[in-house]
Amino acid sequence: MNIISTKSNEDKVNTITEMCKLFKVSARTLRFYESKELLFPIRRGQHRLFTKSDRGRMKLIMQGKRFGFSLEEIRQLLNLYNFGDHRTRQIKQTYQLGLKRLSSMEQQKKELGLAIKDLKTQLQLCKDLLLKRGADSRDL
Amino acid sequence: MNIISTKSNEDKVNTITEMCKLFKVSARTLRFYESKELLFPIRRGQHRLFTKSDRGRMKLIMQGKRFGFSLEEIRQLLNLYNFGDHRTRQIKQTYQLGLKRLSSMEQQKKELGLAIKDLKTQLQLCKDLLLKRGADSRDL
DNA sequence: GTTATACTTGACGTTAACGTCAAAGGAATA
DNA sequence: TATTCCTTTGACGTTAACGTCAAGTATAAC
Repeated sequence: MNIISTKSNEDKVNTITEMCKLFKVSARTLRFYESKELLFPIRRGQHRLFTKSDRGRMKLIMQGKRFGFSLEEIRQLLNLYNFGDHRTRQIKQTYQLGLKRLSSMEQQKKELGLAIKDLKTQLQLCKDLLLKRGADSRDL
Repeated sequence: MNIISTKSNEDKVNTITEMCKLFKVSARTLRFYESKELLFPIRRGQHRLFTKSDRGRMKLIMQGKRFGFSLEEIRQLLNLYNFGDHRTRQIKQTYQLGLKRLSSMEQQKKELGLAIKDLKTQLQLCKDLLLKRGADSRDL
């Protein structure tokens, strides 16, 4: 416990294999993301060290992918989480992009709700048929 | 209005270009989907004719893609909407798959809700910074 | 009859998002 | 010192989901 590193998990850095386990991705993937400027690990000699910022970015990347966004779309939004570093003009742009992304995600959530409803209906029809055909209800 | 085709839009068939406009996709895409057994247009001579069933399937395909499912994942579920045609054993399988898909979609909806919440927070922080830097609030 | 139009089947090209493999460098351990 | 281990940089391979282009057919329009 020294004076400088009270914020231990703030300053913590991870090797590439640690990151792999943390996010269940391959090392190739992490290097690929760096080459695409989605991550910016620092270097100790040859090796990469991933900082808290990289961990935050990775979380957002995985999230974005889950919702069907491309890496390029994700990259553009990542700046929203580092805006302190940038010029006002660029922050404005990122902010605008964020608003669009937000509305797109809200739209997607609506549609998802409808699709879920449809699917439920269809599953019920399917279940009815199976029961009428004499299926054991404990199987379903 | 003849006796047979009272269900005019039930029996309606579409040419490939009509389908293209209907779903805003290319003809190549429709043929590709047929080759992957997601669509089953009938043939008048050489030409394809897309039926109501194909239109229903296309709706589901577009929906599935929107939510990030692969064409193969989508294909497997499409049978849920034609179950009359199949053997009980296969319907059961499709039904089970449908249940899994449902829970996956519900999970996705949850996560989407959280992500939306995060994004809103971040946008607010971003907005605050911009205002503090003297941005005109009418721009945002 | 020929020209235009819509459609067909191949076949090869493209992009995103990685996977895989080879060769090499440094640190640690035996 | 030798060997092992982690990591690095290239470079080429792969898969999904189409795009693009060429060559041919069939029906409709003039």
